[in-house]
Amino acid sequence: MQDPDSPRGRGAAGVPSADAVVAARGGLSRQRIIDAAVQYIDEHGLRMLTMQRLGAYLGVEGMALYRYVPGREALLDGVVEAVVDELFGDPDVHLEAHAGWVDYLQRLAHGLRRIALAHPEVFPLVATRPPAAPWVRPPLRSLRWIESMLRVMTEAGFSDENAAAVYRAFSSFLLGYLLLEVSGRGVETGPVEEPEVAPVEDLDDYPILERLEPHLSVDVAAQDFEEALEALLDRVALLLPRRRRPARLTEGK
Amino acid sequence: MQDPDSPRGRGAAGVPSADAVVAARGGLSRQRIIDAAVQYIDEHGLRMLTMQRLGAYLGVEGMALYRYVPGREALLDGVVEAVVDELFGDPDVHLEAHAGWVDYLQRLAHGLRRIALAHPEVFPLVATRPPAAPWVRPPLRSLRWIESMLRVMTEAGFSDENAAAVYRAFSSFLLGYLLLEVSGRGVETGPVEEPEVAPVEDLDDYPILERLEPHLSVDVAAQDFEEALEALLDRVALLLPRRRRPARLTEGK
DNA sequence: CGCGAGTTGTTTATGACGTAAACGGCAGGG
DNA sequence: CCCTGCCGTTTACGTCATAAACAACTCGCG
Repeated sequence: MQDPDSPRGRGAAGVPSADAVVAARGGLSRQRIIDAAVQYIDEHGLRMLTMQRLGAYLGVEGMALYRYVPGREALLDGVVEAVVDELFGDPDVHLEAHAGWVDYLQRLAHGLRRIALAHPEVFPLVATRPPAAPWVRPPLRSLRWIESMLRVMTEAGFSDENAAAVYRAFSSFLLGYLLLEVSGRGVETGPVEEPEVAPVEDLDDYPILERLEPHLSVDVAAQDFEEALEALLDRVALLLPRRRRPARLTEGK
Repeated sequence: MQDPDSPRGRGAAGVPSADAVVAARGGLSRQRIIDAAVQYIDEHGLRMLTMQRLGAYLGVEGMALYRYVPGREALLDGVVEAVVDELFGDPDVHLEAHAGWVDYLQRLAHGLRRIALAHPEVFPLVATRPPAAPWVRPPLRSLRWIESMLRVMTEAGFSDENAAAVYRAFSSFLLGYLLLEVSGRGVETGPVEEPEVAPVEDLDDYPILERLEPHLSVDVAAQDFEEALEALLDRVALLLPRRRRPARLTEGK
């Protein structure tokens, strides 16, 4: 409270506390704060992110963040946006140079899945947060995505109506599937690291579940994802005039 | 703080404050608290649920809840469980008396969708919360569901492996789709009722999006759901030995 | 060089929240 | 009638988001 040693003003904490993993080289900025938030959430989970902790993480007092970000909610919006926009920087995706709409959708799907798995703690925010354009259903966060995808589809010969239907089906599948896949991982674990190691609940009441356990606990998420994606693409292809349909889908990547 | 009028002990607040919508007839109980929580979330949204407010809602001080519920997290677990278990009380579902696995899955899907739409604010919890059996992927909350579904599928002639695959695909689709559909609705709105009425962001940068807006903003969720469900069921049917396959899927309900 | 304004981060303060612990009245068995 | 246990209330504490006041540094202008 009246600590005479406590230095004031910009120079701040002299030696940044050892907790400040991200040392405060240079000043703050909206982007630096958001990037740090993403990293912090990846490392410690969403529920551990508080303004003061994020401040400390940046070698700064929590209140300092408010000069660059209007509040916690806005910060989370920024986090979602940042993660979503990673897709466009991904060299493996490169949506612009695609070989047909099938290739495009596959790149999009795999790219987004990579992002979801890279930030499992952040991803639920993408679906939970109120969307930028609430009137678009389902509500993807990035208008750039939507625009890009609609353009590819219409240029590939889909009617406006069908392009929109494809958008709805594809984004539903993609977001829904990934959200669920990610939420199976260690999401939402409290401050303690898994206090319970799965006490193997009394499965005696669920014989079939017990019998099929090996088939269910195997991590076949990637496989399932591919199959569901293929099925969706097959179905989408039927919306196209017969002549322009790609012959076989199951090839690339 | 030291209000002399404030009565103490059991008899409690004398006249339950006008806010106590659910008058405190009879004592508390775990079930009564959880039911009230579901109702409160439905009415005011998840973020408005605090222990003290829920207490007031029940005509009681917030701390009283702790005698029946270990804490807020446990309360939310109870809420999820309660909502999920509604499915078994739904007379329209009646999963036990079904006409084949297609009928069963359709009832399950529609029943769950009805629940999701009835409790849009609660539903995100279902997918966000750590599951009862973390090793089952995807992590459905209710072991009863899983067991019931696996039994129907195996009895219908699916191999163990295929039954598990169907479970994964079906629950992925169902939870993912509904989660997304529900999150489009007024979920996560702050204390204020939609302060922004969609300022119609400058769509000038997104011409195709603008052109297709009518196709996207139409609320075709129900229609899309049916189509995606049909497609999934068609695909599932292919896993069955030819002879036992239902002839046509697209029929009743 | 010097000074006033803007910038940046710190302090302090407030009210809400989750929750531990202590409290007090009522009930029912001895 | 008193003791014991149940049940809801009070009090208390630590943490959170955030507003407001504050101090030190930077820089442009004379």
